[in-house]
Amino acid sequence: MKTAGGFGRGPAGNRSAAHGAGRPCCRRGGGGGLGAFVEPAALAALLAKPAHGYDLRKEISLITDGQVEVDAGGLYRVLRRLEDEGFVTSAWAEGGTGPQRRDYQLTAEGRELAQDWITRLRERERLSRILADALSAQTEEPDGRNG
Amino acid sequence: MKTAGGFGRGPAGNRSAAHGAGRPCCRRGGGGGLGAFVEPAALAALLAKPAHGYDLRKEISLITDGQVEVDAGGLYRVLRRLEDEGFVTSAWAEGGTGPQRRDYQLTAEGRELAQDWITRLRERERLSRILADALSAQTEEPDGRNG
DNA sequence: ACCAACTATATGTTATTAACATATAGTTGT
DNA sequence: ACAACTATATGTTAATAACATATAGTTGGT
Repeated sequence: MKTAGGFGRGPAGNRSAAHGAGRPCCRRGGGGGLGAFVEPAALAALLAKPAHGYDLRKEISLITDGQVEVDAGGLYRVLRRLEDEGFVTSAWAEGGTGPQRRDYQLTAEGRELAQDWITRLRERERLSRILADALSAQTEEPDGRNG
Repeated sequence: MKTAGGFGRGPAGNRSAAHGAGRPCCRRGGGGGLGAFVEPAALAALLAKPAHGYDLRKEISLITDGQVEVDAGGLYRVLRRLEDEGFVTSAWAEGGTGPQRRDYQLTAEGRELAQDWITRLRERERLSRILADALSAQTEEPDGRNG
């Protein structure tokens, strides 16, 4: 997910060493940061309309007003896994021009999984608020000004 | 984090195979689920008051009204890493009875990191809401009933 | 005196997930 | 002819939680 602003770690600097290429190193993310997003985003896009992978990525950006951008590689990986698990079906599209497309759509189980994700996301929202509030409460200054 | 309710995956069942022990297998979580929680929770507890590890775990439960329970092993690991990175200092406590205690407290940089986490958690809260709303919008039934 | 429960710290391991990187290949527009 | 877009896909690194297990010192109940 490409959200605004990084989350560098100081003061000891980023823990990952620079790559051998000698350029400023990038850093792998891991879902631990903001939590899993690609799967629910994919489900939301598929609920809107069945589509091929590349289009789904654009649909995700559309239905979240540009707030969520998913990694193409990760999206295809998630779609494959969802199909393996029975939440999605896909087939190569006939005709058309350009590179071969694979059309995806949700199964009934996929719609149920989407419901599960609503619950999970509301829970994540709630716990994020609880923790942010706990942190904020401890950093209030005596005169009420916040840091 | 031990939150209410699991998040099993169907219909193909859990992907992890049962352990060789032949008992119902547990499953490792990974931060991808709800996102990182142990570090901000530890920082919130330390902002409330410097304390030893075991007490911090209880403080976390206290300041989140029992909503957040962190794994003890993970908490000690995070405390050590935060110390390695300069956000926390610790020292063995003198005197007292029972097992040896290690007292932790935040550094100035640790307080800054706590500020960073407020920002990050608000962002997570916001994005969780956006995604949950996107999913909910697609599952509304024509007569307005929600699934 | 014995033992369960609590206190207290710590490492090993498995699993989930995102991000960065790179690859191949077919159109389209300049 | 070539850059940019379209479209799919795998390799790899890194972040993080959860489960498991270990060691060791009190305390309280029987």
